[in-house]
Amino acid sequence: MGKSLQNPLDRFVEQFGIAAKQDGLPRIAGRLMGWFVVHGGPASLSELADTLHVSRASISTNARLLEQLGVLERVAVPGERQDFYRFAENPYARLLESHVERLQTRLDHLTQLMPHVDEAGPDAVSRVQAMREFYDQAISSSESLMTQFDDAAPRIMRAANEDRANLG
Amino acid sequence: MGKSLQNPLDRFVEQFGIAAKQDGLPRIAGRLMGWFVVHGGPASLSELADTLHVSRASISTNARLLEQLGVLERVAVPGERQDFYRFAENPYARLLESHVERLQTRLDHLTQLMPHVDEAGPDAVSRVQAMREFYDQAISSSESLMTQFDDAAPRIMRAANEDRANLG
DNA sequence: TCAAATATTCAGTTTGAAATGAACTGGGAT
DNA sequence: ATCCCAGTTCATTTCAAACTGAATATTTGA
Repeated sequence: MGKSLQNPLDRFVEQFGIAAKQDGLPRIAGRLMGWFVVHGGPASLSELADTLHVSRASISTNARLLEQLGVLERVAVPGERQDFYRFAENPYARLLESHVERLQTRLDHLTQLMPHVDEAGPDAVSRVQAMREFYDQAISSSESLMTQFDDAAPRIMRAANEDRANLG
Repeated sequence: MGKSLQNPLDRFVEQFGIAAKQDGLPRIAGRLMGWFVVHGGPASLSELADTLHVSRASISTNARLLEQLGVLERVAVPGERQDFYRFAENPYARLLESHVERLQTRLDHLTQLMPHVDEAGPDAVSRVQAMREFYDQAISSSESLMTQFDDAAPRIMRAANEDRANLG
């Protein structure tokens, strides 16, 4: 059978699920994230399990994962015992931070390799060095992007952002 | 038993294998890439299958994948019938291109969603718009980084690069 | 303190991708 | 033309991660 791909909102949620897998997140985490981008929340675990048709266990696990990543936040709803989650106000700086951490790990691996790579000849040294430079630049670039989405300093970047092309 | 984690070079190759999985590539593709970063090549398929202890089929498939991504190049070795691969001179621009394509796909999903998201309320519209802006900036940022590693225009960027901090 | 409601953990199952071996294809050399 | 060698493709197996249901823990309210 397969769920209705008709509804554009649902389709988007599924697309996000697929996309999530591509960068190493569980599919359900992606679907959750997609759902919250559209619907915002707050929503309870049971509610989410219901609408996304997955077990409450999976929702619990993946919601906490997204909370960890800064995408979701737990909020209290007055008079309710359940936990509620909602889309974080500005998850983007956090997301970039995770990304930078991954890049940094790779750079570390390359750096640890450096003292031993001369065994493999002088070309090896320059190949590794070139790759280190690539990761270094990639990290700088992402960090710079991070500041643009950092709540702590939004006013400073505002002017610079306004110079860039507006989206439709 | 598990292979020798003792040798720093081999360890690095394995680390690269793990890292590859994190961004959606097969482990063997990562190990191949790691091996070529260190050893450069050219190396034949059988040679690679031997040293990495995997089937020739896997090597074939994954080497072609990496060729597709611009990480490896096929080269002819005079007097040899086998195919040889070597690490591409400058794979970085290509790698970024693939990355940008992935980001662009997500941006497209968000754009397709736009005309329908008002069903979910005004907050939904601004959430989606905010995310679109994030992806748009991320793409711009990666594209700009790309030009720094693009063979076609290395001289133009050289001066700008020299302003940035040098690596140890 | 107990009972009810909810969240988390965990062992087991399912699933899908990755890896393999074997069959197939193609391209030279003899 | 045929044999050989290397690469690719494909059906099958393997394996790791995701997901689930049930058990456990935790929290809240009486």
